[in-house]
Amino acid sequence: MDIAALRAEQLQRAAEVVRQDDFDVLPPRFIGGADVGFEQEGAVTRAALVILEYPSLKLVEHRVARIATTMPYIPGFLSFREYPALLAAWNTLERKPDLLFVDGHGISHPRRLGVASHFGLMVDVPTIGVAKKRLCGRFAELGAEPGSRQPLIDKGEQIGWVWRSKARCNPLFVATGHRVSLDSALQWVQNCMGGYRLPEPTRWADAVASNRTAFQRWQNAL
DNA sequence: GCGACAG
DNA sequence: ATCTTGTCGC
Repeated sequence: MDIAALRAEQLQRAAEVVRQDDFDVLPPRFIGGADVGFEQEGAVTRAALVILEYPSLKLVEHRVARIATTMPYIPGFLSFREYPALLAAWNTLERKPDLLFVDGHGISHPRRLGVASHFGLMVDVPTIGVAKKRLCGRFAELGAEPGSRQPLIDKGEQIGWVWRSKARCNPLFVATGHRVSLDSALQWVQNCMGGYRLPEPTRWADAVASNRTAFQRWQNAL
């Protein structure tokens, strides 16, 4: 792995990211959620993809793919570590989503190519990055009220929104992944909330990926 | 040189 | 990311 080469690739691909709304279907009929985790001390990469129907936000499909891990975690290069498993899961989907929420940053990245942007470009689907922590950029302190938001600024440009989705919870970092504007990205995330800190697509992907109790209960209820 | 650093 | 129960607080 050659970090300098990967950095050059990021700069080249970042120039291809579409930062404006460019949907094939409006409003989206199916919204996806993507999450990646690791097993066996990092040797195995596990990607989960879920599809929810909009606006009911009902889970209609879920897939999990496991592959051998190819790269270590290096801040700023997360997408190269996660996309192989995401692609594997993506190829098993019966229906492709009209819009996809990816766990991680979009253009709110040092070179404007977080995993949401990188993967969105690879499969040419509108994506939104929903991250739980800041990677780069600065923002003014948020109000305590849910709904409070501030632009995330880096090198003089807005690269995302910092948004408090719920009271007494740390804010979310929402940004354009690909083919979705910054304002629309935040709007769609707001449209997919179900009373928790994370939007439903992301939350379900998390649940499926970690096989948590809520998901098991849902599956057994069939 | 010193800190920061998605998952 | 992952290892992991109960517990404090709204």
